[in-house]
Amino acid sequence: MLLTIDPTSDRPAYRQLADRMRTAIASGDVAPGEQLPSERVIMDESGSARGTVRQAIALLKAEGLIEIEHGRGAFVRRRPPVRRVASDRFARRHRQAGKAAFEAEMTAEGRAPEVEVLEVGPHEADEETASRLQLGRDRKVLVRRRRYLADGQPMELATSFVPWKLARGTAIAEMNTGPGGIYARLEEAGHELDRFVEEVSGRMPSPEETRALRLSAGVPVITVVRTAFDTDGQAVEVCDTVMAADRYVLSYVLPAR
Amino acid sequence: MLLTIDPTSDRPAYRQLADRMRTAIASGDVAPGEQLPSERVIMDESGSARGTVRQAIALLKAEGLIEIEHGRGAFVRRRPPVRRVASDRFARRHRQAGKAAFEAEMTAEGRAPEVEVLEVGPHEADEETASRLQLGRDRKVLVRRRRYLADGQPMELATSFVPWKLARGTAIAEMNTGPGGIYARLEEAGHELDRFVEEVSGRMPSPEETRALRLSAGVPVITVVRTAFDTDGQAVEVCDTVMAADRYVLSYVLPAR
DNA sequence: CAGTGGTCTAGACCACGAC
DNA sequence: TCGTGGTCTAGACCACTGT
Repeated sequence: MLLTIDPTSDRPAYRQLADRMRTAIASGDVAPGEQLPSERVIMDESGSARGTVRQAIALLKAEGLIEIEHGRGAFVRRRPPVRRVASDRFARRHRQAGKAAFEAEMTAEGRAPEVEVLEVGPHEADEETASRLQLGRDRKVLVRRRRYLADGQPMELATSFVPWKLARGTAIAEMNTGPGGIYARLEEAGHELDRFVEEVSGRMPSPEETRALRLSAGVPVITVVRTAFDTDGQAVEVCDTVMAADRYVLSYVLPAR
Repeated sequence: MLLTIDPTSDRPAYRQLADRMRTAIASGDVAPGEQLPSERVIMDESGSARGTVRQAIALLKAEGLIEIEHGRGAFVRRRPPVRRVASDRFARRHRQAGKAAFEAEMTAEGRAPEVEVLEVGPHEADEETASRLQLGRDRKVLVRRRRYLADGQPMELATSFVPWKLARGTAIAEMNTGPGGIYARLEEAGHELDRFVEEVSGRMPSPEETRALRLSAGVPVITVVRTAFDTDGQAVEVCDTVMAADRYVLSYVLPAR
């Protein structure tokens, strides 16, 4: 890899270095999993100071192109296998077997699912959640926070909000919601589910999310806010999900009508 | 804002500084749009060198919490208004009026839509696109690249791929596809649309995308790959869309069946 | 142990924005 | 002109990895 810089150029040295390395990665000159030259080598070959070299490397890291391992070196990121999530995963027919969506799916793929229930208890809903649940003055909701893992790797964080009136006294307010999960319990209680609305967006993770999902630098998160409506048009649950963007593809089928 | 650091702590100084500032932002102590203390001020108050202070600031920038303006200062990012995109935006009833989805929607919101056609021409499809379009040996496709803007602000980049057999000789291969866009032309040619499949994911933008969408640092992109199928089950178009994650929320309605 | 990245200092000069 | 951030240098010492 040529790592010379042009001092007459307007482009800063660190950007020129990043450009060279980015091109080498894109062209496959440095393949996924391979190591980039060390900082000292780049210093010598380019004649720049270490700070300048580190600026270039930090840029590639922020772009999600490389991963850095302390004491080992910088490596071109391998794209991890993604989990393809179908939009019908909450359809009733998938619930009949008594398994929750995540467990059924992971088991089918031969991966070991794990659900950590982080918190279950009553809370006052924030403005936005209250609005989604069409709550009036009584903003009391049951909050369920959990973390889903597959083969020990964290996959997603989910927080559900159910109006306290609906959750009180049911298994929804227990640590273990029983076969089929929250949705099965809601339907047993007479709230036949009619449709879900999912709102998808993306952003950079907070430090807490980075830790909980074990995210690499330069990997954003996808957020999905799912609202479940019963056949009366009443919102019965809001579920806020945060997923590592490099581990997920969400798939939706839309009729052309 | 207190910007002292604890030298006995294991936590690096730059992280301690970032923590202080992040807390101040989260608590509203420094409100959106407000300016953070300048680097020199933070140096003095914390007793750190400038490089350390800049490391802390770079962290907040990568997290998307602040925007930096050369010669002015660092400011807490204001969340820009988002464009909410409904999943039925390509439904036939929205096409009847002869307007393409983006134009109709923006006009309805009182914003000035603009479409730049960047490229129209034949290409050899890459592996993935060929697979989506169920192409055999003949991988020739018509490629349409364009950029959509609202009130002069870039909103999304889109690249469409249509099998050359379907596009050849139609307005799809022209710069201007005519009223109703590609989908209207495909239906006129006897390919009645049945459904769309959208695959949503997220990642950090490339430098080109950062430029074309005028993205701030620390803002990821949402990618949507939409495949259109006709009533024969034939894939007739693949559209690859790249959107600024802080300017979009995608909304999907799913029946609970 | 040698080689890697992580943190930090104390300067320098340049480019941009507001007054 | 002054205060802001942007770039760069030339060191220093620490922490981690592998031999």
